[in-house]
Amino acid sequence: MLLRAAEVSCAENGARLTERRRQVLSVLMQSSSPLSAYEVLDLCNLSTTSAMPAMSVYRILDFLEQQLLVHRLSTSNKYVSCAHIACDHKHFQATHFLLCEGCSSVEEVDATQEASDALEQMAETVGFKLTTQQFELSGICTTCQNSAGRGL
Amino acid sequence: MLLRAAEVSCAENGARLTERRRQVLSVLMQSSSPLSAYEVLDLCNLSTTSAMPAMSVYRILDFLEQQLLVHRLSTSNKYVSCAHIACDHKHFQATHFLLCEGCSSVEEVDATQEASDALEQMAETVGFKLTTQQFELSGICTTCQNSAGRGL
DNA sequence: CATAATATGATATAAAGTATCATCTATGTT
DNA sequence: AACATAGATGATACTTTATATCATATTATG
Repeated sequence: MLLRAAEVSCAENGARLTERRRQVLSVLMQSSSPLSAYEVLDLCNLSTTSAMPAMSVYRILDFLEQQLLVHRLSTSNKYVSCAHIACDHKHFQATHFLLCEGCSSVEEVDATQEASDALEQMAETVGFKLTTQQFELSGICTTCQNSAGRGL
Repeated sequence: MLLRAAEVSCAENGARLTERRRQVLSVLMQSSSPLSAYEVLDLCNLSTTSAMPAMSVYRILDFLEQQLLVHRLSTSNKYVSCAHIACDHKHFQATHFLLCEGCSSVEEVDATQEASDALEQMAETVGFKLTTQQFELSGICTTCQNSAGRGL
């Protein structure tokens, strides 16, 4: 189970995946599209008796982000669960996100060497040294391309 | 003068660069770093007797963005004036922004063909068709690289 | 000048995010 | 088991960011 893998992953960093954190992560994993902090909050509070304060959600999202279990999309201020919780994928290089304009789904992909090089090169022409890269690219996913073609 | 060029540019689109719009644009052009909407508001209201409401600033920023006189940085929710108001530069391809972590300055650059191709290629491997690209890349600008080296 | 279209003012409110301090809980120590 | 301590959460208040809505003013055009 994914949550179990996340727990192990936390433990390796000397961190704990508490009940609340599990709850937040679970909500994000069940969503097919990115959620705002307050959307996460509302979903959490549906399934619980004791309401969680907004502050906690932000804290927990920060935590999960540090643990690389969750990624924050800075263009929309929303959050998605990492696509690689289960597998032993490492975030070596930059991670990019492909945002579908049709269905709001997100695809997480590793940066290719070519893309990283090209961008670094681009920055270098004006003397800039890049420190981080994470892009959010808008487009249309396969599914939506197909359904659009058939008038759906 | 830059404002004059902006005025012409608006006129070409059948739009008007009114006094208020000029004021907002002027504030942004004078700033060495991106400003939030409310920062723009405060600066505008320093130099005027009649206070402008927040709503107007947002409306005007939207307008200026449509006219490509101003760009919005989605990672920080801030605004910068376009680097190409004076020249007859066209925004053919994607525009990227290099954000200096040292001095908060912003460098606006055109996407290189290599970078665009590499990213498009990357998206294509998972069946994604890109529609737009605009990146905000963090790094260190030339000036800050030099001053850091000398312990400043 | 009348009038329609644009632009701005004014007010209220929603949504997003942070600061701060109190309380609770897991964990290790004696 | 009792205790101390660090880490996590609760509670409250507040700041920042953004939008909705309706009234008023300004400009272009017949």
